[in-house]
Amino acid sequence: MTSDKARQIEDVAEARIRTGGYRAFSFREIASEIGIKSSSVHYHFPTKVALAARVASRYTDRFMERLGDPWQGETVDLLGRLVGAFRDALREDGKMCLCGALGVESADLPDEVAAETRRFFGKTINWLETVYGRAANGTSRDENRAKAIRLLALLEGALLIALALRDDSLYDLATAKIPR
Amino acid sequence: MTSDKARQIEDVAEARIRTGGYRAFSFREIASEIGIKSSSVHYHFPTKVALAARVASRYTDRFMERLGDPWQGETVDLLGRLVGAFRDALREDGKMCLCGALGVESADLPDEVAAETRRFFGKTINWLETVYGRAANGTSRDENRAKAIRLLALLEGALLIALALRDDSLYDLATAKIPR
DNA sequence: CAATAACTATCTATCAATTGATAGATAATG
DNA sequence: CATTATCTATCAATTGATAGATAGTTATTG
Repeated sequence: MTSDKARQIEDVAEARIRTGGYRAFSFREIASEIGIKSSSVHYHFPTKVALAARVASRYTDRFMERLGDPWQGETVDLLGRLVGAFRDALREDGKMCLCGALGVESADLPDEVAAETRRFFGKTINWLETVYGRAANGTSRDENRAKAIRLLALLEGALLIALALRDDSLYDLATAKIPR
Repeated sequence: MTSDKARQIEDVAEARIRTGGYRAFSFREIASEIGIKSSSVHYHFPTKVALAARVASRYTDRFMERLGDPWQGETVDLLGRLVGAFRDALREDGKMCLCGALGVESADLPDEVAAETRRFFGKTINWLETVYGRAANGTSRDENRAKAIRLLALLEGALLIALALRDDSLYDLATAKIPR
């Protein structure tokens, strides 16, 4: 199992990336925050790329676990879970979605990190497509995909704007009417 | 008037920020790209903060100029201008909206740069509120504001996702049906 | 059981590269 | 001569990364 220190390192790295992106965390900063030396961080994660990729992978796994099975439950509740996940990112953490933060600098990221970022968006869009597909009232597969991307875009964008303008209420304003 | 070199410096800085955020540009990198020394960049812009703030300010001004007068023309055309501005950011530049890129790291930015980022979102939302307000069919001011934030969020998010997944068509898919 | 080998987790010390910034010289322009 | 725009040279700080030492723990083996 993952050691406690490794988990602490991941936690600090995740918080920093969500606040300032990939370039915003350093081994020394993480180390000092948890009371060890930077070389000890390298012991747990050999490179910066490896640490960031691991953080992104963990984030995606936890996110999908929180969303749960898209085949179980009411559409409105399923969509509510996604909206709630982003709301909590804002209201509880005051931070961006990790993969949103990484996504904007996608072209500048090491391949391995960019690939993990794509995995997040791919899985989340698939999940949403399934949800919309179940409630299919004659909507085409393309239209379900469009709806999925539209909702995810709305949520990432609403989070971004609420953080930039430092006004949490903007997120609720933007997501009060969830498109079905 | 702004000298030619100053404009070149701003251009390179803008491109770098739009690709990788505030931390992604350096005086030396900009200098070498336009064939001067980093100290000469400091001659035109004393600090990194000053350069980034100037780039953001210029970006907002150009953006608002492109959107034009929200009191002139048809709603569909006005909204189309905004959608088109973001589409061009993606298809012509292959880059994020500058203030979207800065917005995600807002909490990590120097005050002056964060303030300029807020100015972008404030002005763009105001512009959209005016557009929606004109076509008011009994919609409240709050509802117009919500619609404004929703559209801007959708566009920033769609741009982000298209860049992260490296698939430009996702932007068109998300914006094919512009909410009115 | 006792000796030892191996593994885990940390440390100190150091490196080369990059960064933002400054001082001061130089040259061209008007 | 003053202004503008560049240069060289340099600084202190930060960065990702590595080498090698040191304990503490666990496993193996004679």
